[in-house]
Amino acid sequence: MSVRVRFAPSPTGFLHIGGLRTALYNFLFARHHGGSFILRIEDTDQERTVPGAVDNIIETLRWVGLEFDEGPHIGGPYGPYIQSQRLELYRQQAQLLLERGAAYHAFDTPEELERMRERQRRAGIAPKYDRFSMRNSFTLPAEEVQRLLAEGMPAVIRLAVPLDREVRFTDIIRGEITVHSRDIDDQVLLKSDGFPTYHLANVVDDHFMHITHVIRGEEWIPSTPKHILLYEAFGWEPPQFAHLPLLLNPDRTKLSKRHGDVAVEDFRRQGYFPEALLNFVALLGWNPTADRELFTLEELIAHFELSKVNRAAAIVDRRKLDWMNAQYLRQLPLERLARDLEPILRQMGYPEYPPEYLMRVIALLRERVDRLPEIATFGDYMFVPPRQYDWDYFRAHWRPELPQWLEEAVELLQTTEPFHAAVLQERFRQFVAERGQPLRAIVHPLRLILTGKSVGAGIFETMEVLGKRECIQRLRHFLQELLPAHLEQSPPA
RNA sequence: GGCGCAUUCGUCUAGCGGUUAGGACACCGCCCUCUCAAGGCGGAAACGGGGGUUCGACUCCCCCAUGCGCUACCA
Repeated sequence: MSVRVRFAPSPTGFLHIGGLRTALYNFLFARHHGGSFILRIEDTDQERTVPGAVDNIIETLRWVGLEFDEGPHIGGPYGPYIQSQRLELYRQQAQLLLERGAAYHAFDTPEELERMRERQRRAGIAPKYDRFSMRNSFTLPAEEVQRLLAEGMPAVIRLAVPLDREVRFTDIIRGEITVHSRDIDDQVLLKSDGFPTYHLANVVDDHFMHITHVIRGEEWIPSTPKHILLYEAFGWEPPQFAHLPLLLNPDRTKLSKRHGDVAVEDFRRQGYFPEALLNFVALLGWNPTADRELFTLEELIAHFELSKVNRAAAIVDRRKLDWMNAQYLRQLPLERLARDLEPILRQMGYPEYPPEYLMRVIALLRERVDRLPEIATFGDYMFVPPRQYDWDYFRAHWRPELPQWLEEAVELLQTTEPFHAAVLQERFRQFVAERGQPLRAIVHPLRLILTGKSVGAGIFETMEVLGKRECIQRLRHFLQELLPAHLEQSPPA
């Protein structure tokens, strides 16, 4: 039987990094086994459903490159793939359970349930639906139940959990897990608004969609026994289960917005590469070889093994993501990077440049930043003349002869041909040698004048990319406007 | 409180009875060098505690501690 897995988010907000990893592991597993990767939307809670969340999740997954085989946006043989469109099916299945005595009606109001829990809290016992003291098919005469239902009294359908037995299942990642049925609540299956709860919808859909492996977060372990009981009641073969360890904040708490960015689109906005994000997230809880860190999606697919996924929760370390993204920045083809950089520059209001120029700038600066947008901030001077200058840097390398040298440097630049880094370096080396100075005597002032900053790529390489015309222009402007003004304001000591 | 899951450097991890406990990020030092990076070399840094099993435990079992999750007509 071919593998079929699903990613089943509830549309309550943005896809966060934990959800991304769950989706990725499902995807890797499916692709590794040549199976199907299915998207199913679990919108059975009317209250919490956020408009637009489905499109947002799909778009985000599309951005990272995880393609589904079936889903609400592409269809498939077992749709619809949105649970709110399958209500009749759940209702029928709940009815079936009722007929088999595996489920029952209950009429308790929220207030009555709250009072029950309060009593249990005071008595110091575990809060759990008390089948024998509440208003339901166990405590009410059959005619009464029929009458209430006929009258349209709000009712739910609950799972009749067996009283005394062990419920067990084998988790691919964790091994055998056993829970006693007395610790399992008589879970609501069908709510009074006619919607199913997660538990019912999940089991019914996984069955009818022929899901073979349920790969989901660790927070579902406690409810898996309920699901097992449901499969038994229906007489269905349960799928295999694999519960993934949680992703944590640096303070070991469950991943949350409070501790910084967790939404995938936050990372996207900050200019992280989808490849890097996927690579990073893949290694949180699993690793293919332990002797390297960088893997393509294809390699991840080839190596992926569910049983080798770690059991312990992992902390998301932004610094490693930054490092990894930087690795991609240095390896990705310049054509691609230039294409990605173009809209960023446009958004920042810089003039348009041909892709060839962008590629040269990226090649020049990519080793000095972690993310592509930083090329535009760190290297702003490659797109527009410096707007501010690090005068402390300038002063540190000041000497009285400097203005004269710079005047002569204009001439030197004009006569340099070809305008290449190596040629420039050689000519400036001679230039300073003739004056009995080290190269740095001219390098630092030039850097300040051309870039405004004290840090950056090799200055001769920078000059080459900037071009003769631009270099001379900046140098002249500096000599004629900036330097006199600066000297007047703060004369050198 | 009850139930469940987990526990190797600060972090991500390798290890699957016998290893100087390996790699990566971050950190520190040195080298390279026109600055900053990148890169190279080196360093510091871990098996939560206690019992067993065994000739021998990071590896297997039990207990404890700690952390986390669940405990809804939420998923």
